[in-house]
Amino acid sequence: MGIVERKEREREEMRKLILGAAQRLFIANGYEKVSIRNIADEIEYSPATIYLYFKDKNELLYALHRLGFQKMVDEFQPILTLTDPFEKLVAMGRAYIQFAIDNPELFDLMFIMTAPMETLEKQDWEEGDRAFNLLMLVVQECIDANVFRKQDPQVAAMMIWSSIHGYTALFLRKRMHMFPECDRQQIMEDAFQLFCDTIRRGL
Amino acid sequence: MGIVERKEREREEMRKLILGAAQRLFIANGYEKVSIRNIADEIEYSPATIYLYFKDKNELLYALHRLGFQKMVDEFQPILTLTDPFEKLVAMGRAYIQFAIDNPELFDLMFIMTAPMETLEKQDWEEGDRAFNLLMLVVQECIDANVFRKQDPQVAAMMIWSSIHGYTALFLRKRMHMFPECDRQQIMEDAFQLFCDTIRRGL
DNA sequence: CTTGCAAACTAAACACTGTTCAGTATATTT
DNA sequence: AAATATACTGAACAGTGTTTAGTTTGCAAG
Repeated sequence: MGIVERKEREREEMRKLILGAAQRLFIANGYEKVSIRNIADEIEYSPATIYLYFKDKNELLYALHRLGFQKMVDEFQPILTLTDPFEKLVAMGRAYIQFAIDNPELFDLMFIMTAPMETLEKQDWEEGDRAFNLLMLVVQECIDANVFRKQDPQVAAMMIWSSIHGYTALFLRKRMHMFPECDRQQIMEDAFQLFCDTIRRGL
Repeated sequence: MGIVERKEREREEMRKLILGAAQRLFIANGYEKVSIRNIADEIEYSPATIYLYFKDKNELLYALHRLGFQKMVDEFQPILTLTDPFEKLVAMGRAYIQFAIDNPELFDLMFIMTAPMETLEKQDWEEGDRAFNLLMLVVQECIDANVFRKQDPQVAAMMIWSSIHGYTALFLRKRMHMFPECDRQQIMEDAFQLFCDTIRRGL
């Protein structure tokens, strides 16, 4: 009776094979230049096969976006051991920006592209919810430690996330092209540092 | 000798005809669902004709993106008459967010999509540069009025722009879908208000 | 061991996309 | 009136996501 379980295992492995190939191509060439046919070629199957494992391209991108969150969570793990809540918050912000720079395509998929979001029903972006709750927790710690004023941690977390996200979004989508290339990253770092100082004083 | 001038005028009119049709379709259906063929159909010309007036689709999108900036500048005009520099800054931030909500497709083109940026050479995003300089000016006014500390206005402006931009980027690209739809705009407004209060105190 | 069935897979097609190019029609100049 | 330049287009190319009909393969029951 282990046959049905083996089949399920094989099905899961096939999904992973597809996702692995997709991720490789995606990271190497960027979203716009990776087609279902490319992925099919890479794993030496017909394009139609992919549709036996994923409803459509958006669902595949959503699965890939989940892998991105796994990777991000892994990288954030060491930060969570920091004891000082404000230091922790700053380190998280820095890591978020660094993740975007190091994994531009993956980050795009996770936080900028609309395609992967098209698959989910209204109001259930699990990955985003978990990540945001984590941020809210750290903000609450900062409030408890009297680093920040007493306030709604949800609103404060949203404010912080947006601010940090802004750098990455502008940078990745080439909206810092009024600055010479060599300066861009420095301006970003300086602005991030300024943001940290500002909320330290004013939030 | 007026013929060459008439020709030039006709050429300019044709460009406007194309851009007008493109803008209409674009705003109505969103970028992803507007093709060169759609635009050609709309103005009752062949698709190939469009390529006599625009190098490629990206150049057309770039032209459209410029129109967006014109519209935004127009809407910002009344704000620039405000005398209190901090009030001016807050009003600009609010207007930026409102513009994004009211013109999601246009805003996307101006600040999120990569396609229109693909046309320009490195380091010459004129529209962005002008807009950023305007922001820097107001930040400098805030510094001069002792609302903000003495500091590099470029870095401060970058920090503010990123923070404001963050809301719009997350909102438009459906990254607030962990919140119920009815709450999203409120959270955004609260977070924006919190940001204003925070920089008022801490920047 | 063979038959029957279900699951896995694919070739080919459909309806699109951006873009190019040879060829035609129109307008201007000689 | 002939030659030339300009404006425009039909048709094609090479690609896209996706669907469907049909084939191959692996397993189960008779």
